[in-house]
Amino acid sequence: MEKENTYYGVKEIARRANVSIATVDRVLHNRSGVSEKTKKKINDIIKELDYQPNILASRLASKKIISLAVLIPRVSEETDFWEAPMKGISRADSEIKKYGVQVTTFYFDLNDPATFNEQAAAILDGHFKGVLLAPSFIEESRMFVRACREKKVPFVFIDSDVPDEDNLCYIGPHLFQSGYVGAKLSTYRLKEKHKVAVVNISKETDSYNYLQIEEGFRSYFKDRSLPIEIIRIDIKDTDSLSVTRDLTRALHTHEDIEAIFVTNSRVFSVAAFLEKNKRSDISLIGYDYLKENIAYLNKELIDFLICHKPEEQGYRGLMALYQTLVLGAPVEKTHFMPIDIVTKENQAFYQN
Amino acid sequence: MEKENTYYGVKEIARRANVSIATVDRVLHNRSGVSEKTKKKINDIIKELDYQPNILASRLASKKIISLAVLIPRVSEETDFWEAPMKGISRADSEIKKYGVQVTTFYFDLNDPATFNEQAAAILDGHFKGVLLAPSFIEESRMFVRACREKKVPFVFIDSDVPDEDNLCYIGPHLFQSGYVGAKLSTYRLKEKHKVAVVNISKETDSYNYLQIEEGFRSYFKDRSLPIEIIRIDIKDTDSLSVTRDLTRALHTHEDIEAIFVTNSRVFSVAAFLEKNKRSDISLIGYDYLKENIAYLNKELIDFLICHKPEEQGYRGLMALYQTLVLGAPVEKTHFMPIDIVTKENQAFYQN
DNA sequence: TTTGATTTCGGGTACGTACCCGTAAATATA
DNA sequence: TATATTTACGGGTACGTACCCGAAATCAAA
Repeated sequence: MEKENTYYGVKEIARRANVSIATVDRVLHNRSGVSEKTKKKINDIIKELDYQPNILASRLASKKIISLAVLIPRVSEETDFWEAPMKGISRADSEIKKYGVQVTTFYFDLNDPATFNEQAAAILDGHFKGVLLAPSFIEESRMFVRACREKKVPFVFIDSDVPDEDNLCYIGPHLFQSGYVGAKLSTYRLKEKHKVAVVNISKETDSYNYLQIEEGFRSYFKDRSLPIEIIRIDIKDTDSLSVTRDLTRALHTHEDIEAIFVTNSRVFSVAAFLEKNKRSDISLIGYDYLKENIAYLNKELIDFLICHKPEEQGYRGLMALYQTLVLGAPVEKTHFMPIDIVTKENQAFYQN
Repeated sequence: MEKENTYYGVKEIARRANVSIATVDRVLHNRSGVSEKTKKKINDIIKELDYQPNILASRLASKKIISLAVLIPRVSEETDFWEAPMKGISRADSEIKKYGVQVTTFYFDLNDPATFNEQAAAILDGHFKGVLLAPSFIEESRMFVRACREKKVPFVFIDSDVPDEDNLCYIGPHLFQSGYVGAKLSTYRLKEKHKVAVVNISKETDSYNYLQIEEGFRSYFKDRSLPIEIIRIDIKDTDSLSVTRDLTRALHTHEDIEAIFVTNSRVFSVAAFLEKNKRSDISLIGYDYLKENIAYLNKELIDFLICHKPEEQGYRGLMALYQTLVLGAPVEKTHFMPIDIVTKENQAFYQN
């Protein structure tokens, strides 16, 4: 059994155009040194044959390496969420390494915007051909990507978006809709239909992301005209003691809260609080497939987790850069991740 | 920027062993014509250098093609579920085609086991190097894969499993757990906690698959000691009229059914029935991301759909064969798909 | 028209592996 | 020992593309 020979390569194009392979190659990579006339002739034949370069041969013959930079939060004791995107990034890396792509990862501290700026500066110095980043700090990210744009370095956002910057693409959740789903799940065990709480545990409680999620959350109740009071609880300090203190105060003020929706992965700290205070009557919904969260899911202190395939985000983010820079193929500007619902029952089979 | 030269290829092996590249190649493919002594020497060097063949160069140089067969149900008017796996299969196909893999697909009729046997026979005649199949008919599938095993042709099951056959791998749902999740979702709108129905619409109502799902379903209530009566409704004829007739009878006998769990993708026909009879008070849960099902999900006649990533099943199934036959890499024997929960709110972002 | 500069192009080798073909060495046979 | 066979191995080309280098063709200036 032999390969079918319906494949037309540069050789056939060269033959038909009465030129050498080298000239065809020049046109394909639009390098200089080809007259307009022959360029047109060759381009016509390329179109006619619908020429698809053999990427195997191409990468094999090429000696160039393409270096990409990744800028994401460091995994801390507080949350190991970013392990998952990192895993996806590594997977993509090992897949495309053989095609001459080299990935360098830079980490910043989620509690310190200055570290973001440091690492961003390092990337700008590093002559990278593309950047993948988590724009956790909005303003800092804006500054950085503007510098990238000036250098004509394409960049990809994952996990959260920064609107109106000219990014290559965004890969992450549809935040509004995600909050909407969170609201639906919050009603699962609602009885008296009294009060639900939106808890925001983060230094940046007013970021675009959280506002989007909360808006989606509120819209669900508005759309259904459900007479439910929504209590907003902001917890700026992310350590366990602060969380306990703030929650105690909030639950004291609002005794009849029946459900709590945590807008990020730190839902486990709320679960810990509920466990300590024996408040399994309160329904708890949060984000992300973390070990701690899953543990509380299994203890039935957390009812639902919403996940957005963080590993896939990392994988696809890197692949998007690979596609544009190596394959020269177009990528979609926005790629929304699925809004996955994880419960105690299906968690064992979840693919992060 | 140049590629790092830490890579050792056949050339380096040949140099170190004082032989030619051709001899190294003979050892690598354990072809004949090499003395034991030099074979050992070369093998030692291969191990020492941890030689990884450059798959790009390998496939480029090789003229061999590897042909694979796919055996799945034809898309019928009754259900277009198999469109999704087919899509995944096509995607895998176009990805690996350039590596010299050729895929031929054979379709059978879900209502006629004889067509399965016909197509299976055709595959056995076709000298394929590997087979991907949906074992919809258990006994027929057993016969077929035994013939494959005799011919040393590896085979992969998708969507449902056939226990105790020596398959290369199974890619599909954990059926028991899937039923378990279905049970949980069935309680979402339960009020009086009376009766729930398990509806099985299929020619093969006693197949291994459905039994597994139902067992999972029942286990959920048993595990929680919920005093709920489970009504089993079997509908052997899959046309709309039969479904209407059987459901009418069943709902007449059991007036207080509050939730219906359909064990496969034909849940839309139940939804149609409920819509016609204005029974939106009955909670409905079923399977699969079909256009019709999504329509009823949006009309809120279906509450939840459980999905098992059919497209990915097709993709991964073919890739598993590719991995073993082309790359010679091992694959996991069982790959359970996630048990995805699709609602009206998150359906727009679901990845089938 | 000649010279020189510039543009336009082709030959040829390399990437790492597969595999054909021919031949030297080893072994068997006369 | 000479010859026939077999075994063991090397040379070399091909896969489809990238890209260097040099040369022919074209153009500009004198």
